[in-house]
Amino acid sequence: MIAARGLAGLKTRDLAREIGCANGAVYNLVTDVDELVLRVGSRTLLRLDEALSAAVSAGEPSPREALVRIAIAYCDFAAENLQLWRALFEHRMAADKPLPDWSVNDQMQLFRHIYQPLAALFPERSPEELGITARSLFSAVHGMVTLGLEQKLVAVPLPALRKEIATLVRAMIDGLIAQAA
Amino acid sequence: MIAARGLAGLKTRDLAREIGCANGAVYNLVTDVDELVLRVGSRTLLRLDEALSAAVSAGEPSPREALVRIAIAYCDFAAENLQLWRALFEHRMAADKPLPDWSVNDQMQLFRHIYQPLAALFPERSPEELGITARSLFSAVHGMVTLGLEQKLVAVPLPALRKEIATLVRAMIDGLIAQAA
DNA sequence: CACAAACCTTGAACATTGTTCAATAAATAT
DNA sequence: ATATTTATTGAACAATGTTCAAGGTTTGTG
Repeated sequence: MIAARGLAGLKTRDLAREIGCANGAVYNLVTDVDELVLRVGSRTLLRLDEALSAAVSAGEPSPREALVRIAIAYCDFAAENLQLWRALFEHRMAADKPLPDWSVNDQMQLFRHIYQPLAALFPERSPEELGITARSLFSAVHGMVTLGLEQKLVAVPLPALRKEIATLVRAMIDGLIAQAA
Repeated sequence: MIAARGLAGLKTRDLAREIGCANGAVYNLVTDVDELVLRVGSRTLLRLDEALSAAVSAGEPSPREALVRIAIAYCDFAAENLQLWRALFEHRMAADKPLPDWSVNDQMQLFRHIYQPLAALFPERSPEELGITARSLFSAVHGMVTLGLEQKLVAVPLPALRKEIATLVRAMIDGLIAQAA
């Protein structure tokens, strides 16, 4: 239902009707809609993880091109799973209810893909530094995808967005290498 | 109320109590909560615009350093106006209700700040190309700020975030210049 | 099989919220 | 002073997440 109608289109009554039970029965499967959304998010993250892995599995891309491929794969995944991907970031827990551990853990796994090529490019950096750089790179690409797929402003055609992402990822890497030298 | 309790903490009844009227009277000032949020967003964008202008007004920074200053100013503004800034991006209209023109117009103004230094750095690029690059740069920085200020994952200390942003903005610019050469 | 304990399902009920609207009051024009 | 327009009120409505007592179903045990 999130995939079809977006996070805001997920209603417990509709959901109950669709799976054929009373609305109250939903709460036997899940304590909350919060939990429901996080469980869906968990699956989405798993599929995203696979998509990113697949992106670098063909051929032997250089670290630089591996990072470009990962970024493009992230963009493509978001475009192809727009509502599910958005749900990952749109969803907010109530301020007093923290994220469960398993959900936090899910999210951490993503940086792994970026970390490896980065480590190859910057062998002199410490794991902490690499972690920070990985998060920065991810965040930058995430921002481009987020605003690029947003219909709110101008609709960017997907091929143009992919090209822009590739350009900027290469620029970031080249710039970081130049700074390190 | 958005500033104090976040977008999700804005309730028409609380608002009516606070301004001293019946809950129905809110709809004499505004047709919707949507409109209310957009009007607040308009003010926020105006203040953000001022903050970005102020960032480059002191001294005569090079285009490269102007872009760094703008990015840092964006980060600082978001940190200091966290809830109001988040409301700009968290808010979604219903799918069938498009944004009013004045609101769309508001958002376009932001790229102006980035456009000027970029034009100085890349005089051979067309206005369209510059517009695209400006949006890419903005999106990348926006992503870093968004995920950096999110408490969801690891809390990043603000000084570290500022430093990371400066590093990556310089890297992006240097990388883009190297590509152009 | 008989019985009990655990579990599941149901649908009504509740609380919260955005929104509308008929009634009423206030302001303004004539 | 009176009529007309405008603003305000607070009750009512609809949508929605959540709870819960009542009743049904499954499962374990002698």
